[in-house]
Amino acid sequence: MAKGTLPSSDSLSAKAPEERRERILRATVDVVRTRGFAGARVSDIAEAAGTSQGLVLYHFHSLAGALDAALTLLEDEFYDDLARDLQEQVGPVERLRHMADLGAGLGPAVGDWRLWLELWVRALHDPDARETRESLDRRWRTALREVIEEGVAAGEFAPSDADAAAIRLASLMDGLAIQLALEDPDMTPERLADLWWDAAALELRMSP
Amino acid sequence: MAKGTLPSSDSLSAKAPEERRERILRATVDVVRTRGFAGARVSDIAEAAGTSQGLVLYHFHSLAGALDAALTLLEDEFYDDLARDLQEQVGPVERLRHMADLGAGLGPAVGDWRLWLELWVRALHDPDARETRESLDRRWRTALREVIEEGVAAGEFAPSDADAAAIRLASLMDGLAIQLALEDPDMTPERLADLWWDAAALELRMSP
DNA sequence: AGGCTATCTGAATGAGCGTTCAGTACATGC
DNA sequence: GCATGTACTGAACGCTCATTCAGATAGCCT
Repeated sequence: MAKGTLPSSDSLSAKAPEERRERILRATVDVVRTRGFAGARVSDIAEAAGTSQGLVLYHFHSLAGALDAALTLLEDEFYDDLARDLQEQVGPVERLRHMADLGAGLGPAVGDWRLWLELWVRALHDPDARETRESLDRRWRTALREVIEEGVAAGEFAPSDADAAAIRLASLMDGLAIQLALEDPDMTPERLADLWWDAAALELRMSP
Repeated sequence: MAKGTLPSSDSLSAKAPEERRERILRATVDVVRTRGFAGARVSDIAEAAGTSQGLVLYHFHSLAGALDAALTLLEDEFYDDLARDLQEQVGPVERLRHMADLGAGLGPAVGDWRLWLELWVRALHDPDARETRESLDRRWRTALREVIEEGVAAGEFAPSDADAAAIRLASLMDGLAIQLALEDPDMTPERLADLWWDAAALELRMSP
């Protein structure tokens, strides 16, 4: 029934295959988000993308291939989004504040913590995923580190140990986010942002 | 072939069934630890326990039943171990220090962070697991909270907000532990304990 | 027009795995 | 001794699901 709904005559059809591939990739991410890596089926992906199972396997070699590709897409987009998002902020304090909001999912959603949780567990058993998550983590931590250094240079922050502060603040974000992802009754995006912001003020000895 | 290796005559055989059940439960925990919840098979459990698949299903109704039972066992043991462990310490500072070591896996292993990660992801999709993890988290956080209050009463700690400090320190532990569980190259048990201890000193405004 | 290749589909295949089941062994109560 | 129930096993059974495959369709080169 999913047939040539349109005449198919002209230029459009040419770029269709790439579009299709992209759609499948997006669908894969969606499925992982809702069903998890372990629960993702080829049929789920095909249905979400509105294609046949065969096509999923045609473009990516296997289910694992599709999952890997989705992971890569996620990694790239995370990096781009983060970089662009932070670029828009003016000073170190604003950037830091923005990171609190990003982690809380208040700003433009850079990622979805449920997805990160899934990635972590997959990383427990799959070396590829392990590398991806390490890379993602490093990027986030580096971004944080840079903001801190910028703040120190500007005289806004005065951490006793910038390195340790960066690792702790990044880790704190992870830990708080777990509760958010798991819908712990006493955690909300706002509370997360506040808790993290206060910790940052403490760690970095901010003035206000 | 796994036969009556011993005469089987006397008193021993009477308590065998319960022993067997226990063995299967332990085996289940082990399998989850290595293969994860999603990767655990009835055959894995049976093999690890040295029994038939049939017996696993005989004692626990289904694979899910075995996993749930293992989860419950874990929860109970976690609580008992934690309570006993902390009881042995003398003052709030020692207790807090001990919690740092427990989290780092340096003290007597209260739990295994890989298992917690698995639990978190299972909690994303299974309400039972969600409740279990919430309960475990609450216990840990409450224990921390009590140590903090004890320290405040003793004049050792002076947090600006005890509640927030407890949540942050608990969350920080989770976040740091993720890196440990995932064998991030720049995280070791000692480093985790140090990082967390320093954060505690900062949050609680400890003297030394 | 007529092959050639890329894209796509739906059905078939077959492996893996949870669960069921018929049956064995052994202990206990009558 | 015989019946009954509990513990246990190994062999099916049947279902789910990734992967394969034999085409269908349509653009492209000659």
